[in-house]
Amino acid sequence: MNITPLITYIQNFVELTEEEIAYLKDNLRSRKYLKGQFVLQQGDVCTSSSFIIKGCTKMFYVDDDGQEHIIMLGIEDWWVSDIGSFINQTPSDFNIQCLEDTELIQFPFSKMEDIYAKVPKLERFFRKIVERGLAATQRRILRNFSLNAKERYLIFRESYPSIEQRIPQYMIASYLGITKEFLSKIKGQLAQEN
Amino acid sequence: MNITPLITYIQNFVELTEEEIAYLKDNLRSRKYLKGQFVLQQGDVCTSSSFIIKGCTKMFYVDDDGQEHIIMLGIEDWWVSDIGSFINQTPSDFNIQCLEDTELIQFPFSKMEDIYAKVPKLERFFRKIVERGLAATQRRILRNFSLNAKERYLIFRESYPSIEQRIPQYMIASYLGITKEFLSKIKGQLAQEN
DNA sequence: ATCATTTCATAAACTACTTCATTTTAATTG
DNA sequence: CAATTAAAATGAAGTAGTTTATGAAATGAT
Repeated sequence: MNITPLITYIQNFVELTEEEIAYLKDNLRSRKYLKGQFVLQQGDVCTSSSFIIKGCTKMFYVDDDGQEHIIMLGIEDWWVSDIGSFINQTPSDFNIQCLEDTELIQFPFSKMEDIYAKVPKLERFFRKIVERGLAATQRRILRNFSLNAKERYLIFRESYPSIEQRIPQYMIASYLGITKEFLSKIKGQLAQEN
Repeated sequence: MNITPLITYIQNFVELTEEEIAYLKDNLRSRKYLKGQFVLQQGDVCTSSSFIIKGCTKMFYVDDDGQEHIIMLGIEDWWVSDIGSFINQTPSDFNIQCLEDTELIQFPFSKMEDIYAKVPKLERFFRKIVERGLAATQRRILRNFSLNAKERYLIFRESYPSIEQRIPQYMIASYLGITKEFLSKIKGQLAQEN
């Protein structure tokens, strides 16, 4: 199990002792998924919070009309989970699916109490990353309200240049909250402008 | 200083000893604002995270066209702050303004390290409330993508019946991400339907 | 390579929502 | 309570984004 990227990531926020690192190695599990497989399915409880070692995921919601709405994308060094389902252990409204072969390190809900007891620093670590997540999510709401689709797309492109190469355009459209046809139109416009 | 509602709120998540409560009483400050006053202004750093003892606030962004976009509303027992600005101590893009005479209890950024050192449980407490905040914010993004304005308004009314009475309609429109005219039209439609 | 499937592009008709302009109603203030 | 201001309602015209449909290009499976 290659836990190094996770440890490196955690150490950006809190320092871990060798013992603590060993404890995590023993108590976390790595899991591999093939492209197309689901980490979480609508209706299931999100039983673990996962760190992406390698690969790419989308978290999405399927509405009553069968339309897919991408709430979050994830690549290496990001976290994926339906946090609402995870903290309350209630059925999730979301799906998390792998867009590439993907390797995750999972923090099972059932072990969180033990983990926090053994490595209290992680309480701080998770507080900090959730704070960041909340700030980013608020920025996203702001943008959805104050910017039009073209502006949102341009910001997306700047913010996540690496993602755009890795996933199909219709998913980016869904993430931006527009149709694939309209994104195509926007790209046409942008191409003409240059 | 009436800190009781805050203590009660915190005890929903973690238990505090008498000492810890006393420590918080000594180290937090209460602050009163009149209707219309600003808790935070665009461009300033958000130096404290606040719990609402009494009153009502709006957090909003003013875009380049001078248009106001309400990102969050707050009433008793809610938290207000620009968490992005708070955790990084960078200038905020948001304003927080009081819609009624308001009393807050403030956690100053400068004291957070001490507070966490003295009352480590609060690390867990803040982790938990930020987790909840993140889950709620994700739900909001989901709704903005998958529901139309009328549906969003109905959900808002159900979720926050008390808020609707307290603030003007044009602010609810802004919170929902639509114009006041369109909200007015929706209400007209709903009135006819019944 | 070849066939099938997925993805992307383009365009016309349509809809949810906005903008602007005006009137009515409600809330504040002197 | 009259006067002023702020908020809500209404309607007509405009726009950003959707829907539906069709063809081309890229990708993947055999």
